[in-house]
Amino acid sequence: MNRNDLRVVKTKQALHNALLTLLSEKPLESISIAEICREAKVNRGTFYLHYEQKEKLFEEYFQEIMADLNNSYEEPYRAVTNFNKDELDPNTVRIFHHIERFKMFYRIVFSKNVPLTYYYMLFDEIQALLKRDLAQNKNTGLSLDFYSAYQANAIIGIILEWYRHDFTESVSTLNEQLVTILKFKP
Amino acid sequence: MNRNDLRVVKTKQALHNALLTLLSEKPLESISIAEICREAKVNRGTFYLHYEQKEKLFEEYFQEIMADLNNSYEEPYRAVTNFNKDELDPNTVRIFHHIERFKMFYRIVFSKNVPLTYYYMLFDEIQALLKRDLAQNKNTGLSLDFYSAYQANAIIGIILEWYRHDFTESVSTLNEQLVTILKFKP
DNA sequence: TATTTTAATGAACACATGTTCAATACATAA
DNA sequence: TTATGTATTGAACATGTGTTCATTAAAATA
Repeated sequence: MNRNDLRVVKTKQALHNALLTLLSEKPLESISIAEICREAKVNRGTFYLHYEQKEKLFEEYFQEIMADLNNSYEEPYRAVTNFNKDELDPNTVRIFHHIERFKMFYRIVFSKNVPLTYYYMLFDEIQALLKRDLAQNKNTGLSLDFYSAYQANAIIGIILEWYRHDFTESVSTLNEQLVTILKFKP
Repeated sequence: MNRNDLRVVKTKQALHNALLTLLSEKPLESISIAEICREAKVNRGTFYLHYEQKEKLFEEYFQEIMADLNNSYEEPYRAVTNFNKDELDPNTVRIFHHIERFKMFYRIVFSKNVPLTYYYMLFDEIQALLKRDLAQNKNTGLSLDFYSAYQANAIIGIILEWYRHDFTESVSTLNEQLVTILKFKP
C-alpha cells in the first residue's frame, strides 16, 4: 500500500473528512464504520485496507495533536518539570493551554466508552518529555521509569479532573493549582 | 426486574461463569455477547434484559474488587496519604499488594482496547480515599478536587508503569519506589 | 396447592462487522 | 501515450448487534 499513491491520499482524505463531519453530529462510539464509508463514498472493504477499527482513523488526528504538544510546548513545560518550584511562574506552564486549544478532542479522549489507546498516547508523550528533563538527575534508588510515570500521570490527573468539571476553570486557575500543588509540602 | 427473583439470580450467575470461562481463553475485546450467551445457555435477548454491553457484565466483578480495595486497604493506605514521609514504612503501603492480588483483572483494566470505564472506577476509588484523608488539611488556595486528582492519578501512574513491565518488580520494590518518590525533594 | 405475576425464550427483523475474490478503474513509469 | 501495477470496487457470505413480540416456563403470593 503506497502512501503516496494519489488514490490512497484521496481515500484517506475522504475518510478523514467523513469522520470529522460525523463527529460534529454525534460521539465516536455511536458512529459505525459503514456510516463513515457511506459519508466518504468509499467502499467498506477499502476502509479495512487502511484501518482495522474506526479508532485507528481517529488516532491519525490524535497523533497530530500529540505532535503539537511535543513541539510547541516542550520548552515552557520544561519550566515545570525542572522543579524549581519556588521560582516557578504559573504563566510558563503551557500544557493546559494546549488542552484547552484541543478541548473537543480531549472530550473524546476522556469519554468513558472510548478505548484506553488515546490515554496511553497522551501519557507516553508527557512521560517522554519528563524523562528527557529528569535524565540529568541521577538520584540513587529512584527509578526513572516509575518517577516519570508518577509525575506524568499526576499531571493527567489534574486534566482529568478539569475534564470532569467540563473545563469550566480558566487556564490560569489550572496553572495556579499546579504550582500550588508542586510547592505544597505536607 | 426483581434482583432477588431466583430466575434472575440463576441467569446472572450463568453469565458470570460464562464470562470467566471465556476470559481464561481470550481477551475481553474478542469475546462476543452471542458467545457469552451460548456458553451460558442463556437467550441473547435475556442478556440485553440485564446489561447493555459485555463491559457492564465485567463491571460487576470489578465493583467487588473495588470494594476489596476500599475495605481491606483503607487503614494502611492512609499511612501513605498522611504524608508523614520521613516516618513512612514501605511495608505499610498495601495498595500494590491489592493490585498484585488481582493482577489478572488489572491486566484487562489496563489493556489498550478496553473502554476507560474501569480506569475511572479505579481512579474514583483512590481519589475518594484520598479526599477523606486530605479533608482535614485546609490549605488556602489548594483545591481538594485537583489535589486529590493529582495524587490519586500519580499512584495509578506507578501502577500503569508496573503493568507495562508486566508486573515483574516485587511489591516491596514498588513500595520502596513510592516512598522514595514521596520523600524526594528536587 | 392454585393462581397470579413476570422472567426467559425463540423467532424474526434491519443493520453492522470482517473477510474474500474477481472485475475494474486509475496512477505511475516506460 | 501506452503498458504495467495496484488501489478500489461490488458482491457475497457467515456472524454479531440491538430490538420487538407473542409464547412459555417458572418463580412469588394468596
